Amino acid sequence: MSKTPESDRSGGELPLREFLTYRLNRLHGRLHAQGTRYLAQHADITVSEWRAIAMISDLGQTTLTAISREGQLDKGLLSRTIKSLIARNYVQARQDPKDQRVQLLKLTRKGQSLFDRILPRMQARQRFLRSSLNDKELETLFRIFDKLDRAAEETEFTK
Amino acid sequence: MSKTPESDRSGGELPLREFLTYRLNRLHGRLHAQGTRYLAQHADITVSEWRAIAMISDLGQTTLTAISREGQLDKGLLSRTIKSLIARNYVQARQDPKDQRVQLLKLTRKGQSLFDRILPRMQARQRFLRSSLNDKELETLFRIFDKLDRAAEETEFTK
DNA sequence: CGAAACAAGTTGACGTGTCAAGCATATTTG
DNA sequence: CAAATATGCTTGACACGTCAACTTGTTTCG
Repeated sequence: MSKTPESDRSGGELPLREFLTYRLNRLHGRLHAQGTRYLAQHADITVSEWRAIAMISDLGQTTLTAISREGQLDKGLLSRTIKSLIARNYVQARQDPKDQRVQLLKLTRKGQSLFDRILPRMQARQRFLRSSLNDKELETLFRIFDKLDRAAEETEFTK
Repeated sequence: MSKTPESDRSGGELPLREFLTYRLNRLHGRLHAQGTRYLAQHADITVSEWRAIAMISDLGQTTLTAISREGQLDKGLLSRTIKSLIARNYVQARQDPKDQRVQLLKLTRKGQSLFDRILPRMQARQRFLRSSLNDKELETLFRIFDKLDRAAEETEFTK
């Protein structure tokens, strides 16, 4: 059993292996698992908690809906994630006096300090990942992300 | 130096957005959601069921462990997935007489016919996704997959 | 004003995925 | 040959993720 995707056969060897989505899936899985381990070891948070913290740190005082919009994160997941962050005192919430539906969110001192401590490590990880690619590949990769993001939104193939 | 595009354009940009993993995550999410809808509409199966069916079709009579190895799919997930496929008569299992631990798996006629019907559609979807990229980008993308797959296995950042 | 439309968050159902522990059955080896 | 070890598969625990229904509060507008 060859492991190379170029095991070309006119009839078609494992079609799955040549699928973009399959490779993407696999890579995503590995990187996500790596990130999960990394965060679990350096801080007691999950990947989605890290993302929420990073967004709140960036946005300053904000709301769940704003985080969802800016970070393209699901509101349902975010709701549960933030509830957990509030319970552990990383995030503080107070009602918006102008709109009773809205919770104004910001990092607590503890949350900010966690962010400050973890951000450099996460940036180092990003540099590590980027360092396996050359400049041209990196540039191409982000262009590909944009193009595929657009293709992923096409509805043509979902109806 | 110049290879790390920390181009703080417009100042105070969300660090998250420039993260490879963040973009990868988002793209994966969109494509996965698209695939899920697509399969739900054209067949009554999930993405991981589709992958299992494709692997079995390709390998012919096979075993869970072989599918896991060849397709780099988790054995736990696969075990549940295949159980469901057996229950719905897409896959047939029988004990290996030589080794009582082993289940020999193959597609039923129903499973094969589902695969034959769905494969061209999935290939069309792949062509659609690929068509948004040019040849050079496609080639670069697969090279990037290989490189990042390797980087994702580095343990340096998990300890 | 008040009904309808809309917006913020929450919740439930489901599927995907990783990891590790557990069983039962081989296989190896002291 | 019995004990240790390895293998095939299953199961449980947990996290991540999407989607849609729902609750509550706000806005729009006839």
